[in-house]
Amino acid sequence: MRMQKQTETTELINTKRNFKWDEPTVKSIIRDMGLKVTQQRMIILKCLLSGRDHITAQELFEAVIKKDPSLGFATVYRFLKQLTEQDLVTEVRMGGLPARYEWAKKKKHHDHLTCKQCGAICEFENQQIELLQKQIAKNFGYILTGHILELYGLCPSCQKEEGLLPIGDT
Amino acid sequence: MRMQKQTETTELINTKRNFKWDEPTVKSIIRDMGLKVTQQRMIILKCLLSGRDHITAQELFEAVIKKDPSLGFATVYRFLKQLTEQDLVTEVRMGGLPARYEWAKKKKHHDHLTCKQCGAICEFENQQIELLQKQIAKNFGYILTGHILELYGLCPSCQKEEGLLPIGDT
DNA sequence: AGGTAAATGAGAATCATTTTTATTTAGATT
DNA sequence: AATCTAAATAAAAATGATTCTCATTTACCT
Ligand SMILES: [Mn+2]
Ligand SMILES: [Mn+2]
Ligand SMILES: [Zn+2]
Ligand SMILES: [Zn+2]
Repeated sequence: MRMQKQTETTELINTKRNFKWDEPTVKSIIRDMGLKVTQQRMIILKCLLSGRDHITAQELFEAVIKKDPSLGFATVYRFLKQLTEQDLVTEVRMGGLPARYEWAKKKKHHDHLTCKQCGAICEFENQQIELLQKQIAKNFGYILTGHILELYGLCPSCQKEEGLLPIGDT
Repeated sequence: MRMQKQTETTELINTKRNFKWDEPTVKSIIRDMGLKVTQQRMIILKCLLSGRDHITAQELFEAVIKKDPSLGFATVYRFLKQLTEQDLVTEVRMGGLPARYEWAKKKKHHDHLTCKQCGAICEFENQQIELLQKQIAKNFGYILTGHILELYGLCPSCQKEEGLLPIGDT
């Protein structure tokens, strides 16, 4: 979660939460999905909306059981899947690691640059790359329906503290 | 596995097997890895080298037990991991699906364009994208160490036969 | 041929995710 | 407000890919 200057075509993504997630708003998100408004869904959604970006199902579950220890993790997975299917959250999968989720609504498409050392994630979008991808698909006669672009590297602070820290968060 | 015209900066990758994988060659690959030359490693490697690209561990295992039904799948996984660690094979992971492996030696870096419908895979490399990736990382102050770029779409033949065929191979 | 570290097979373990099932509940309908 | 029913839940088992453990076997250096 560190940002710096950018080329004209690469833009940073607003990671801010500039909408109010009050009770009625959260309720109507669930209702608009065509689902019943349950206490567990309210809790899960609130935790998702107010928690960190790129959260894992496990992390979300841990946040959720602080509010209701009886809530099951299958419910978290189930609801996350529904949110993903309805494109309200984006599922980010890197390698064999657990999937990470982020609220997609009101946040445009973007890709990720992740620090291998500490896990810090930068979000970006580069129009030139997006365009080149379309051209490549076209050259092969394909209709492009999606893509995954994940960059991996060493973040500035991990470059200094060369080598020996635990894999942490954001 | 379908190829068409390309822009100057996007090149197709040779998917041909233009080297001879005779007994002594296969043996020395294993020996050069600093490993003992066992019958199971010979079999696994031969199957890998002569089989399809982007093979899964399971598929490789199935090919392997045709030559030696007693060979265990842990041995396949183990050896694949060692090959991956020594950069002799590349591990391609997409989403939560099983990893796929391909012989990396004598084949330059490339990315993949996969048909969502039938699984057909095109390989490409685009120098412009590679360059842009480096710039993006640099703009964030990161040192780029790797990337995953996977494009998804509908291949030409699946565009015709709209919709209803089983998920096949390559 | 003998010694030993490395390799193997079989199966258990792990880890993320999904499915199953019996029970509860939201919300529509009296 | 009481009743109904499809949908939702918790808990636990199942799944599927991959890794690990460990007792046994084997490659290869003397
Ligand atoms: Mn993101
Ligand atoms: Mn490939
Ligand atoms: Zn870092
Ligand atoms: Zn296809």
